[in-house]
Amino acid sequence: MFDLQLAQATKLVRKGLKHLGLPAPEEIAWTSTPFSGQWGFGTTIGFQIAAEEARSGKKVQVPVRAAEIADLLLKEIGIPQGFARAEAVRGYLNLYVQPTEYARTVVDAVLKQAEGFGQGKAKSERVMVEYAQPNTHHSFHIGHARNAILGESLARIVEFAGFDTIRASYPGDIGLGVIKCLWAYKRFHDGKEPDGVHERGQWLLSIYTEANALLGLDEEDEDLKPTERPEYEAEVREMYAKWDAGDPEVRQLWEETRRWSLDELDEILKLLDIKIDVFFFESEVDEPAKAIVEALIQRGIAEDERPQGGPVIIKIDEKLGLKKEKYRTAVVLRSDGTTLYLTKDLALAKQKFEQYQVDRSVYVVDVRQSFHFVQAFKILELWGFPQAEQCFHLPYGFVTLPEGAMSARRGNVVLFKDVMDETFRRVVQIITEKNPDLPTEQRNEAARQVSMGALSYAMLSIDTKKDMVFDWDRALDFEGQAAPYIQYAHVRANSILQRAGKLPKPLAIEHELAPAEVQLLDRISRFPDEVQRSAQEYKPLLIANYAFNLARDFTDFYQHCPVIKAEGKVRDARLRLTAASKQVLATSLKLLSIQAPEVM
RNA sequence: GCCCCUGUAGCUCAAUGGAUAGAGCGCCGGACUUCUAAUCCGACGGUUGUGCGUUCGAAUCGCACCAGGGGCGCCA
Repeated sequence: MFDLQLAQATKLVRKGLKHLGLPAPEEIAWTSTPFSGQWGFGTTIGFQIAAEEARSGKKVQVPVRAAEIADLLLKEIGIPQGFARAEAVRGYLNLYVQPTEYARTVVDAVLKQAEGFGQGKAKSERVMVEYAQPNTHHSFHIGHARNAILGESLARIVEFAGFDTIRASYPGDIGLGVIKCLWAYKRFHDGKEPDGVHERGQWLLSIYTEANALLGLDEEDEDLKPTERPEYEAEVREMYAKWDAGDPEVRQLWEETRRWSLDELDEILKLLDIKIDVFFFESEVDEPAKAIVEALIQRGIAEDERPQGGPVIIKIDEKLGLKKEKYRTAVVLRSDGTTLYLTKDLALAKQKFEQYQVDRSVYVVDVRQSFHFVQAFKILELWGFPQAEQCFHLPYGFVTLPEGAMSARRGNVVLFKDVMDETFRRVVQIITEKNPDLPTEQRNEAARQVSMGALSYAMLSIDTKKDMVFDWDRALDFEGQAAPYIQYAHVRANSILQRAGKLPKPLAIEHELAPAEVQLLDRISRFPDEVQRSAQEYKPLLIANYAFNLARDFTDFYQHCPVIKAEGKVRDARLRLTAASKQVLATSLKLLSIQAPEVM
């Protein structure tokens, strides 16, 4: 928010340095001063210049010389326009704004722009975020939820930051797992169908688990092998072949059960307030993927070993002229001519670049697939797509249970729907205790917002790289650094505004601001920059942290500064500051895909 | 064997190469006649895995090592 003032200050500093006969560094950066309750910006150019002098042979002690330079510079430039105070401290040059003046600037800007405050200027680049890619014939568990929540938040952030944004989902609707499920259905449960969207989806998961139990979980697991297993396996293979050949009966069964899963996904996405723009299905990129293999062979990128009974491969290291193994060799087509995950992702990437004109392509996918994407992006580069450089895999750590990894195949998963329902029950209970007068309808609405928010925040407030242990007790802990704290701050702000009635018109702020007010204003003013940083680094965590800090600053203000009980212009100014805080709390929550309740 | 990620307070986690490494939880002690206590105030708690380096300045960058996790030609 202070770009203009800082740019002018930078100009002045350059002029001052020239006048002093000191070399100016290429970039002069300003960062917020770390002293709470003070509203200012500092630069470290004193250190940079002193260090440069030391390097060029002058005998100087850098910290001493840096302090000297800062002092000289301060005397030379005085107080730049737009600032109220300047100081040189141990080599730092700090500029402080006049709080009352900028308090008005910030508050008026927020209230004028409303939900648009913090929004970045439209950028020319288009970014596609791919997330919410669960397999069909499973059900949606908390691991999928981490993915979906992370992806949605990221999409909201990049969109708000100014990128043209497309939300894409890529469900895995075919593969051996799917066929196993179809087989078990056909063999043991033919014609059955439970009522209810979630019931059907979850039932498929149980059949999938059953199929894996009957077929053995993996090759080494001989103990689990039932006597009928060879026969079962043959049936599964046969079914896959039939699907491949387009057998009407198998296809019909596939279509129907696939629909059950997709209906459930649809339902979950609605609950998560996610609207996907483009659905890519794995079954639909199979054919284009085969064509791509031919193109890669033609271009001399891929090598066809099929004549020798092998697959089609790409020796990536060799193509790049690397001696040490790094990208290794990728298989892009099985020896039997069928495609692989990698092949399909290459086809999909091409489609994203060409059909959707995507400049930046972000993949929100589990960390264990990192190497897959390293290879895929490298192949796209070899293939000649300049967009390959702007492909980004946003990996997220695994969600495990306290007792170990979840496994859909083994059936020990925690379903997201169950977590949601339980969280909702708990929140209803808490609201009933804390706010017994709230009418049932409002209570349920608030409970919905708070319970979903708590889950989302838990997913977003940890660095994506880190694994998460899903613990019921912790997931249901709504105190401290959690969404309900932020939502509560929003509710408090709303309550004040409701009691006060009409919002006062813009006015000059004349009272001496309390440290809590300065801190809160400073925080609010940083929101636009924080949005940009979060978008550029693809890090929703930054907004999660910001929202909590803002809530804390507001709570501190609420604690120390009476609003309604204040008088005259102080009251009016604080009411406007309260309204601005409420707005930015709501916007930052929205970027996290969390709703801001009016009451709770 | 090679590659990637992680290691920060008892626990869960933050921290633009920058000023005194911060929160939450837990524990201990306090605050509701007040704009709602889902809150607040205070206390306790650190050799940022180890070592060496780069830098005026390192949790942050480099190298080596230790510990944990993940991955490495026809799974996704």
